[in-house]
Amino acid sequence: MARVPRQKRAKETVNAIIEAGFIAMAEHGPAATTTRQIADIAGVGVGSLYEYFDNKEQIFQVMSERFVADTIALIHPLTPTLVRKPIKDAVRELLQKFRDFLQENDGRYLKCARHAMTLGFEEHMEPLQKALQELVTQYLMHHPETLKMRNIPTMSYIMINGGIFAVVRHLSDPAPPISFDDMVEGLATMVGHYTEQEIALADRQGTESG
Amino acid sequence: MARVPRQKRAKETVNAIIEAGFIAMAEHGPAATTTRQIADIAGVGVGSLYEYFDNKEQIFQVMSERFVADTIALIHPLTPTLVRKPIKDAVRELLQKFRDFLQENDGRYLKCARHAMTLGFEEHMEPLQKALQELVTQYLMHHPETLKMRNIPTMSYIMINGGIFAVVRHLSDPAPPISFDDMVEGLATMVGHYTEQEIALADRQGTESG
DNA sequence: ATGCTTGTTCGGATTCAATTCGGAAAAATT
DNA sequence: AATTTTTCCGAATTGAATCCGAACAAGCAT
Repeated sequence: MARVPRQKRAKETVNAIIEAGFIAMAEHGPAATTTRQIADIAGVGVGSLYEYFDNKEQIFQVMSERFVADTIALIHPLTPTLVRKPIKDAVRELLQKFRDFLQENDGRYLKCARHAMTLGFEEHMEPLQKALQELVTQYLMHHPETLKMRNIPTMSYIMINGGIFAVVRHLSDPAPPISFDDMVEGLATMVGHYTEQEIALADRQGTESG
Repeated sequence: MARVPRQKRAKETVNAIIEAGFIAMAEHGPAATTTRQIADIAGVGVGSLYEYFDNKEQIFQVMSERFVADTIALIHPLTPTLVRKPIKDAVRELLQKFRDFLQENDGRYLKCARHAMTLGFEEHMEPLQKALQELVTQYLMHHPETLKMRNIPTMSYIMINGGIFAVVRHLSDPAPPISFDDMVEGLATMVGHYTEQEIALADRQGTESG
């Protein structure tokens, strides 16, 4: 940000710009969104954009940050409930909430997520990854039998990324070959089976040699 | 394409432009690639780009198409070998070949894949999806016991998309928390466990009620 | 070979969006 | 109410994408 808004009026301007960014992006897509559109929707002059943002890209960046923060705010309060459920149910519920969240407000966050995936996956999404990692950790601690699994870091990497992507990908697909609910069910089943089988495997090995 | 190249010279120009597109994109990334760069690398005037392409985006589009076609050309000859292997081995081998392929030529295809994911997932990637779907079908036919699984379409959708994304995502990550090989192993294990468990489940149910 | 037609190339001119800048208006401070 | 700080703006600048018409090359008939 080129300059920090000090007065209330200026803070409102910054907010209006970000809000306008979401609206313009939801309407035209990230590539076709112009500074003039954003300024018009925000009800400010184009020049004002550059008072608080170095460039257009930075507006998108801040939008992504807000999106990620909101996503974390979605997940965080769910944690205590989720960690007490069977894993299939937890996966299902999390993905469904995530879908609802992405579709709020004209799907603004969905478009945002798609954009966030192109440039700087890493920087933007990293806090979200961390939050989900934390959720997984909490879950594992509430279900001690799951700690027998091999490759927990690897599998949580795969499941976290796979889950995010599957949802975003599916919601962006204009003609998906399967329904969203089927996909969620499939992911939940997959995770469920995996953990069951790993636990069974660990038990067998424990009996054999330990 | 605005016009079709008729003479050999013109076909060479078109080819040089596409090739230059890959080079420029690998060097600067998609967003920072300019028409002048492409023209300079190709050794043609900027104007020439517009003889055969409506706009810059279409150059990227043709590049994506070539990428997808090349990916399919990679997968196709592997099919007879893969369908005869255990599922874990097949997944592992496919993903490793895919990685090698994406990293050829300075990672040009990797950048291309990332870009293809932003705009029009669908149109560009659709033939690839089809080809992978075909591979899965072939595989299933060579392993009749797998046909007992429920939700085959759903699971192949998840696995295909998950596999593509996991590889692209991981290779794009500057500091991945897990190694590529670990991830491949994890995906292979996950798919393996899932099929085993589903088959076992089907057998059990068959015994009970059939 | 020569003239004619069609295909190709080119780079300056044009268009359009992103960004800059300098001064006017509003708020805060004295 | 004068002064200083903050905010807002939109015309001007910049640079990349795209267009266009003249110059050049190839194909082809005579």
